[in-house]
Amino acid sequence: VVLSTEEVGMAPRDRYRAQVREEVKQAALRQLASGGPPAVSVNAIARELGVSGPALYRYFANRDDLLTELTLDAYDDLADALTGAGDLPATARAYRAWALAQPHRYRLLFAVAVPGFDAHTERLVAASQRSMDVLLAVVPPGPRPPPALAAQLTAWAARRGLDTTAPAALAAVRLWWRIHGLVSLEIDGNWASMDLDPALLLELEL
Amino acid sequence: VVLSTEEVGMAPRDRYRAQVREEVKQAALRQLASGGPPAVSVNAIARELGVSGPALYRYFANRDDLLTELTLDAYDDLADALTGAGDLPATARAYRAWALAQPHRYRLLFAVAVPGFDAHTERLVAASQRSMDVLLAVVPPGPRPPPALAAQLTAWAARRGLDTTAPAALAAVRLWWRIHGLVSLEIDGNWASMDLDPALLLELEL
DNA sequence: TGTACATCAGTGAACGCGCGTTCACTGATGTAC
DNA sequence: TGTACATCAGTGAACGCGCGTTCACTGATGTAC
Repeated sequence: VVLSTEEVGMAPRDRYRAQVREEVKQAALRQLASGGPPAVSVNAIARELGVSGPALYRYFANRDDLLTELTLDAYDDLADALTGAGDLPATARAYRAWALAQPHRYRLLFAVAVPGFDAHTERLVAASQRSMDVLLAVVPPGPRPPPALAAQLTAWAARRGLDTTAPAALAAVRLWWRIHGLVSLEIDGNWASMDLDPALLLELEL
Repeated sequence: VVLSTEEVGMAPRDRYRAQVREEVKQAALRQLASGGPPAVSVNAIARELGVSGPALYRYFANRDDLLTELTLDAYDDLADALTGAGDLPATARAYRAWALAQPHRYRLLFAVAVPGFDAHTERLVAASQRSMDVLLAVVPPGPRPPPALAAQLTAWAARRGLDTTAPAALAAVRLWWRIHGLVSLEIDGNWASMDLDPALLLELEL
């Protein structure tokens, strides 16, 4: 049995809980991959784990709570994938690679496919920050934005405790939406149906 | 009673069919707007129209068929909204305006939220062409792409019977993904949670 | 070390609900002579 | 213009299925003395 670092200091019962929670999440991710968010079903997960449906309510308050956890994990994982890529092109490629490797998780972060699920609670917005920080770190400042926008950008940076200039913040944000445009269209098969190679398009954008 | 131009020459029964189909689609769109594609339900639509569920099978082969119709209509409607905007900035603004006014339809076109629904059948890909044509018409050619990409771009244009240069095709495609990135993030509330004004971002991109 | 007790994981039954789709059928609308 | 017939819209019952969540309960695991 291999214990993760967090598990070492835990009482046996807490350790068990952590492991079961992990297994539930893994099963949920498999379902997410196979049929999108609507396919993530408490009962189906329980079935997959060989357990009765209500048992899962010991580990997650309800279905939304589980989806929230999956989202938080995905933000963390994306930030990990971006961290340490090095320069801007490598970071951009890492972003695309992460999204392509797990499109269902990417969609969970950046597309509302779950009606009634608020993807922008304080907790979730905070979790998304880390990835933005990586972009900010690798991007060279661009042109100076007009005053109205500059004010919003610096306010945004200040709120997060970063002292970034408006041109740098703008460059990061712009890089983000450009890559997102490219990647999200790729994930949904739009380049494939046009027979264009998205990798070439990305290199061109960089 | 006001008849649409297509309805004038129709036999009464055909006319009735066309009208009911239209009412079904309208109800479906309302549900799409309220809860996304999963909320579009044959039974719920029938209920809304004051009719029994199976009745709708006279008008649509099944649920997927109905969703396909909604998608085709949306492509048409988007192309209409772009046509005649004039220059590039106006077209870009029209694109954003359309997406903001009916985000549920925009998502239907550019995000796979429906598991098991193939958004890239020949019919649907063909329907998406018109919007692309408008972009091609208003965009000035950009830099010349590398040979591999240029070949794909000209092949793509040729397949659609357009004689466009690779630089022009690239410029159109790039414009598309940049606006899509901006707009799709806006629709899903990402700029709002950062307190940035997407209208300013778009003007800056143009 | 042994015993009494508290905590907690998991069960099975139940609630109330919704879904897409088929089928045999009724009744109205249109068509042909 | 009237009659016989074909077409088609819509019904209601049924099939088989799934869902999230609650509740009272059993049995095992851990804790305190």
